[in-house]
Amino acid sequence: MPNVSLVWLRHDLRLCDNPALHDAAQQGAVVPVFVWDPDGEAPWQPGGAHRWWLHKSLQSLRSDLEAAGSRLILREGPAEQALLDCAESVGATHLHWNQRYEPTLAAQAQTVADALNAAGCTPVFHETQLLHDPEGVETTSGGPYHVYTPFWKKVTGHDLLRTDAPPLGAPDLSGTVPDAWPDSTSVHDLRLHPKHHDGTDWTGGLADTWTPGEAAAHERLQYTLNHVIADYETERDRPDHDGTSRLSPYLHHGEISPLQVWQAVTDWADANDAHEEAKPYLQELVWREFAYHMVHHYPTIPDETYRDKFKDFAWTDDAEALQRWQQGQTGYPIVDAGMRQLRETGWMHNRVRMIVGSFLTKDLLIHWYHGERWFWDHLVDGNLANNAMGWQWSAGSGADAQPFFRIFNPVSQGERHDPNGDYVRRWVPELRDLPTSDLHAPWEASTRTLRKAGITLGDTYPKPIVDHSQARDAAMAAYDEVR
DNA sequence: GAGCCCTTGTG
DNA sequence: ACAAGGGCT
Repeated sequence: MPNVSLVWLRHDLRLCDNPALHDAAQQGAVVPVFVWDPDGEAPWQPGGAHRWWLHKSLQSLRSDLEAAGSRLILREGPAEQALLDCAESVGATHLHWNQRYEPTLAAQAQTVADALNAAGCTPVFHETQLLHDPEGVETTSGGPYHVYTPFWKKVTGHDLLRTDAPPLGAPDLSGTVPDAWPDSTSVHDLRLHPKHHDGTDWTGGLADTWTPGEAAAHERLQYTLNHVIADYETERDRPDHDGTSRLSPYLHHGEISPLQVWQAVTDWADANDAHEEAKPYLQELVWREFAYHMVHHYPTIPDETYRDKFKDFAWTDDAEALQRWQQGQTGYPIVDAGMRQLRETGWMHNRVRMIVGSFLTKDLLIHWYHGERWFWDHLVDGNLANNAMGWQWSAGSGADAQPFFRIFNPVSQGERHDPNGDYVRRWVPELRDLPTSDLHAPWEASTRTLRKAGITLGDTYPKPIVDHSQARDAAMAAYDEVR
């Protein structure tokens, strides 16, 4: 009977550069297991868009594993029970997994480790989620960083990134296989297919936009190298262009590792003598590192305001305004375009994320937590650390936040970053026939222009939910209170 | 303790 | 020009 190891797959749904899979394969037979255990991740159970992606990703991984002579065992939680049962049924001596830094997932893994240890199955964990260990990056005086730029300088200037060894290849899983496989449910029976809150199916837009899976991740990486990185510094601010990597959901589900991306981009920079061009993109990967660094050291960041001063901030409780923001009916075209892009595709351009974030927290004075929750449920790339950090940054309550007085103007942001109006016309088609000069502020268009474009404000498209100039003054006054 | 610096801006 | 204040070396 061969030595058998379980590999507990979580947000690492790939064969290549997967240390848990790789090490387990070197020790004998491997049983890859995925456990659907949303309650084990409470209070941050995976959102709807995440579930849709996961469904596709598991199908892809299962077929990749089968092509490699292995299988994917699917179970439902609690994770520790499912894994114990699998371990006993195949006589596994070890359980391998890749460590996670989300507080919820780290806690879940601790429960699993305790349960398996007690049953005589040795837990072994590996590092691959990040390019560095959050415990290993400290300021000169000791302690975690709270500001991005010194963090960037530290990790890139002191070889603190785990980038010296090349990514691992695909493991050989067909050499030794277990004598028998544990029972498995089907992807379908996990019932991951999401519905909108109002019961409608939203997955058509997701399917039109995305191809989950490891192979697709590498295709998109190749596209990024060929078409994105060189002009990333300026193009990343153009939501009307395909100027970003769109690798975030693949990274989130672990269909590609940050090391694979980092190595590919730096190799590209070497080959093209283009290190300056590559830097802004690499900095984004380190922002992801920084977000996990923060959530590791401050695990309440997803749930609680980071800066104490903001604990007493006078947020408004306006359910109707929140709903109009969620549905993309604020009357500010760039905001509505972003929120509709999110609802339909599970993704929003980062520039627009900042604009809608500023709008919710500054113009509407609604608590960032509502934005975080909505994004969590609708983003295919919604990872806990980035989402929490982004929202607290927008609100001004987070680490290294924008100054409170920096309140995005949704009109000038639209004009600057969507200068031809292509993005707004794509997502807010009822404004399609407005001239570009009026597109980002339809309420300022003449009656005649509106009529010619077939628009009746308040009927075919909302009037602005707030007057930005007044809202700005109100926000400044409210923020003055917590300064 | 001094001095430098700070993702993405606005009117 | 302006907008604070605090992180970091």
